[in-house]
Amino acid sequence: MGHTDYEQLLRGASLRVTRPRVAVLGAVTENAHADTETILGAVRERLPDVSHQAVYDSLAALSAAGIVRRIQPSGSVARYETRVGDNHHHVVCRSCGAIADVDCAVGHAPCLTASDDNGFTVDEAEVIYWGTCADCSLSQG
Amino acid sequence: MGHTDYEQLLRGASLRVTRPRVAVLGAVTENAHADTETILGAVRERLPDVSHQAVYDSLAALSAAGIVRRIQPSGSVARYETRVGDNHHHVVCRSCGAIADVDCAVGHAPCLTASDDNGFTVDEAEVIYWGTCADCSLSQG
DNA sequence: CGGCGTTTCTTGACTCATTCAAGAATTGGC
DNA sequence: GCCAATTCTTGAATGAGTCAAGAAACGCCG
Repeated sequence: MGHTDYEQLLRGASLRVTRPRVAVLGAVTENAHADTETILGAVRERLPDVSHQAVYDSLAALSAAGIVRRIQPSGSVARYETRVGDNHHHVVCRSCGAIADVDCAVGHAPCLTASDDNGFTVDEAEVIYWGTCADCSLSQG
Repeated sequence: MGHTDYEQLLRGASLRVTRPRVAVLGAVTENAHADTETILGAVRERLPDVSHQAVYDSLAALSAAGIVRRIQPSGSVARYETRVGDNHHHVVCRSCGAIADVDCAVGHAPCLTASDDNGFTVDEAEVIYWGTCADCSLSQG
């Protein structure tokens, strides 16, 4: 993806096209599941003087627009990804915090319907699989 | 549940029975989905001088032993519950943060098996349903 | 192209849940 | 009851994230 693609994504969401936002969008695309600090570092390779606040603001704007998804497993800081709208989920390593994508477990998004919604209007189901990644399994026996 | 029940729960998990732990276990039982500060408040009704650190330590010990479950939806502080081992999930209100229990969506824990585990050894699937609670739906039209 | 209102960015201070550390008290086995 | 190990108290520190005020950038409109 080039700059123009990111620009169009932003314009399509009625967001102003600013250099920090384009850079943040690029950084999230190239660093799936990265935390804010990693994204800040990646953004500063292109725009050395962006403030951390601009990155926080951009991530918030992009998340609100649905262009990026924010995930935050227990015990982790916020992480971001650009793969949105396909109902995929995540496996998280309890040991090192590594995250990988998994497609919906049982085919046709069955988890989207709660059996009893307690009066809530549910619009999304988020599934987090907890376990141990291959590396940690090896190093721990 | 009385003190002796909590004591037996603790002993059964090979945990020392201390007054803070018994009080924390009682507070979590009586305040499902409460955050740490609420639990601290509830504990201090019985033990006015417990330190916040004792509550943090107790919650960590109880969580590690599997007696309480820690949950932390994005954007929320840590919350705790004693309903464990029955594979239930949660609905979270995007507006006010309210949490309610939901039983597993499709009967026999289908969400527990990821379609592709990326080399991870998965031991638990956590489902969070996001939406709007009844109160917030009303007040927002 | 140039002005203008609005949005966004910079700078820097601040919040607050959670963790860390050192020493005192408690627990439970003997 | 005594002792070693664990847990609690006290108080400071950490760090992701937020708040606020003024400067800069965006993009609409003429």
